[in-house]
Amino acid sequence: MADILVVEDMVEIGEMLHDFLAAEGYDVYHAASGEEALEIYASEGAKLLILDIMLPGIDGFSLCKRIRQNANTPIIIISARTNKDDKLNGLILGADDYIEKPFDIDLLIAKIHGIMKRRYATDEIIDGDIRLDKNSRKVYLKGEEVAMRAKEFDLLLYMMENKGKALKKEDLFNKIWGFESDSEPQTLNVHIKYLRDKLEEDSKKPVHIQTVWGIGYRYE
Amino acid sequence: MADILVVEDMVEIGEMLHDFLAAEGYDVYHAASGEEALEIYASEGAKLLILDIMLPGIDGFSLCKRIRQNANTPIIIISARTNKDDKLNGLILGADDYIEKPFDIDLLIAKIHGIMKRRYATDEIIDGDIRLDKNSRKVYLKGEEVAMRAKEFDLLLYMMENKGKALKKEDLFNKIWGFESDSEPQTLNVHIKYLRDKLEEDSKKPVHIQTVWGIGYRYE
DNA sequence: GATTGCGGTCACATCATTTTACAGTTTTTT
DNA sequence: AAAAAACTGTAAAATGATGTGACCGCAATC
Repeated sequence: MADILVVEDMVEIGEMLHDFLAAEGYDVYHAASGEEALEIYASEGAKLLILDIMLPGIDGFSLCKRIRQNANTPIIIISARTNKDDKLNGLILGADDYIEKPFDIDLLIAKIHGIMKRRYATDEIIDGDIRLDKNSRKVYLKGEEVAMRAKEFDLLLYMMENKGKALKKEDLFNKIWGFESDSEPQTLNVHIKYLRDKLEEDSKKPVHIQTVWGIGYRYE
Repeated sequence: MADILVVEDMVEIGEMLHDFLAAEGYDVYHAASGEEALEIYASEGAKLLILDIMLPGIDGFSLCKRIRQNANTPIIIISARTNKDDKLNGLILGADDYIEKPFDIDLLIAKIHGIMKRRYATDEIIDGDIRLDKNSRKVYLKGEEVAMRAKEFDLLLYMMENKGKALKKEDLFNKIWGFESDSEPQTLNVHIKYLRDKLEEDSKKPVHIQTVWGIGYRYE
């Protein structure tokens, strides 16, 4: 899922927004029309929409309404229009905020940070059955808490943060145990086993923590 | 008593406000008319009113007046009108703030936080059986006062303010004892034990102050 | 000047975690 | 198919963190 979907038909503005937001660390998609926006939203999803009201084809209001119909994705509306009706309309339709063109990029970024924090303030990583809470250092499997020891937690966290990547044993070891550690690399195996015992249905046929033969392990 | 009573005849705006404020952790009631507002206010009470001036039936001004007659409940007035009379009127009638439609939800939330903090600065943290009063530095367990020494109090306060988080021993120590302190980190253990002795039914099986092995402690 | 109590330290018991060693198993290579 | 390499399982040992009670010194209080 993308972080932010910018819907803006004026290419320069769209690109500028993209650059600024990407610089803030967000994963940004850019749609130049309502149709394209719906397409991207359907295929990629988005955590936040930045929406220009005046669009060719499907206009911003309709788009806002349609997206709000089946998801409560937060929306920030941008518009050059100045009459009050738009503002009201936008807010009533469920937009979380309204900003006028020409807009202050810092204000927009501040608003985005605010919304993202309010809505997605989660130090959680969720993946299927498994939920990991960085704050409390608790891990849940199908809603049930699974007690994790410090190293197990760190290892799982690192693997989930790098979901899908094949991680070299050496790298994993350095990440969790630190460079200076003079423990045997064998230790890693044992901890992988512990994790599998706790998280896999059948630890003989691991689904989440897979072995990449000759390399290391991969979480998926 | 409810935290906030929203008086707004436009259902969409009322609901939107409700959702946002509830997300901020407030207990929100919503009245769609002046009459309903008075009813809810009489039966439930409220710490803060958010009041749309333009209402069917009893209008906002009258409502404001009537509520201010026998209570100094803070009131934030919302209005689409822009002429100055309203603002003056509203403020004279005792409203604590005035905000124009279309309003910036972040601004409104900021104002609410401010008023709540100024007016109802409780200086209390309540969590289940345990109540902690920052002002008097007293702690109550099931209503009974439990004598706490300075360091114990500071430690408990910090842990309760970070409820649910796994707090590193090092961080805890720096917070309570300060960076320069050259006391032994072991001291922390001892104080944790003191707290458990005072607060836990069975200090062998702590419910509130949990050990996070290899990391530190967690209050929950 | 004696008393009291808090905050800190220490030593040791206890316990959870991590490591190790080694045997067993699977996979890959020859 | 046999050999080699890589991985897994297991239990015991080592390590290190935590819990606990006793004790000490200082400062406030009487």
